[in-house]
Amino acid sequence: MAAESLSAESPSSAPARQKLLGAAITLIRKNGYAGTSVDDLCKAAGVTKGAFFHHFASKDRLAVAAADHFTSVAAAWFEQAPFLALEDPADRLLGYVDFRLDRLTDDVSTCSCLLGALVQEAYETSPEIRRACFAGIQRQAGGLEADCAEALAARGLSIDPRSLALHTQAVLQGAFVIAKAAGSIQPAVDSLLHLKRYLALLFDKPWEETPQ
Amino acid sequence: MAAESLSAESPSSAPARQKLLGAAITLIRKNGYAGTSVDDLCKAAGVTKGAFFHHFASKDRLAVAAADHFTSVAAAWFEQAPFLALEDPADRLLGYVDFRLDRLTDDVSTCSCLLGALVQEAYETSPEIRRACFAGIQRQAGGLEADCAEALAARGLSIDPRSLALHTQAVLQGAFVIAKAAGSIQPAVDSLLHLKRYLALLFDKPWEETPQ
DNA sequence: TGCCGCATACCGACCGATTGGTATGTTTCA
DNA sequence: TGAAACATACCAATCGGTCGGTATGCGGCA
Repeated sequence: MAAESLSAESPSSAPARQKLLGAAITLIRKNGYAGTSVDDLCKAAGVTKGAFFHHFASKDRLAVAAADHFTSVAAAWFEQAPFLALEDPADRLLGYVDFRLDRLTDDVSTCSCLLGALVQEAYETSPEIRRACFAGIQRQAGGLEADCAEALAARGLSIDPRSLALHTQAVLQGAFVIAKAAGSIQPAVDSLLHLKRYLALLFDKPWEETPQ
Repeated sequence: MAAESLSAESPSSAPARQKLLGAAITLIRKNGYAGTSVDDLCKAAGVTKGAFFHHFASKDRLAVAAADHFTSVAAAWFEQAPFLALEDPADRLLGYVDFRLDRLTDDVSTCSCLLGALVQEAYETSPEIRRACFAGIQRQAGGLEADCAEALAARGLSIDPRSLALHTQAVLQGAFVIAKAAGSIQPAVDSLLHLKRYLALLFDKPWEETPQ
């Protein structure tokens, strides 16, 4: 079930379509969904309005396709992460947080997740967008669920592994919000370190207090 | 420094003004900032456009005033919470999470923080809104900072109390995002329980595994 | 080989609706 | 009686979306 096939749009991978998806990810993360007009997207993608509505029936459909695209790109990028090679499932979870920590850019305006930004705005108006965003978040969490289950079971903890996996995504999303509010990524970094410390405490892993 | 005086708007507390602030909090939480038009706000408040622009120079200024209003209302509501009477600062922190847990409604569309929803949309376009939102979040976190400092010091932990206080807000914000994405408050409840467990582990507090 | 038929890809002027905001009143009350 | 508190009509700009048209490429057929 490839993400591409989830889209109800034209199956082609015409250049204009790809450019629009890329532009959508960039602009919506930066300016929000309502704050990004179709004209803005076209200009950023170097494409005309005709091309836009040739490939996407509406702005909402573009959003759904962008969410799907984002999801599959993120999944592919995640699947080849080095920490997956670690033996202990708890180490893999800690490695995941480090992995996300590494990818936090200094640019606060880019410091957000497309899915989180989209869903907050589109929740009321478009159930399809909401579904696509949640699917993406769940897929990211799904990649951690098995490790959570294994690590929890090994320590006899009766915590729902799915909720723990989803919690990591919640902290990530919250960190992005706080970073935008603060105008700095530092609080986001700190929050991920708290998340890491939580996992370390939960799984009896040593915690070296590395400042910053 | 009352929140009211922070606003650069008319100092009056005319009924129309209060109604608009209330409507803004409700509608923006539900539909987002861009998704809430001035006409929508006027209709919800039972007020005309003339009244709107009599009290607020622009839609952005209304947003700033609404953020300030929300902040002071939340602060007042927080200051008389029962958990503040607890002796142990760590218990007060756990009590705060329970307090927030209690206030999670079943209505997902209302399940969000005005400040978090606003700042994501207005970050690029309005620095004033961003500042007002961060001020509110910081004020909420500020109410926990002393307890964090005390509880951490009592256990010899060299963790920045401010970052821990802000982390609680990050988890809250993230929980709201995930709840909206999932279309259910359950993940938000779960995330707050994870936060509570983190604090319990950190402060060596007993943790009773209460399902749901 | 050359032409036809047709689908895909794309263009850009244009449309009605809605937006935030204004200008000019009228009412209310100290 | 004068200022604050509203109301109403209106505006320019922008929004998502439409529509008639063009360019290009490919399979089939004489």
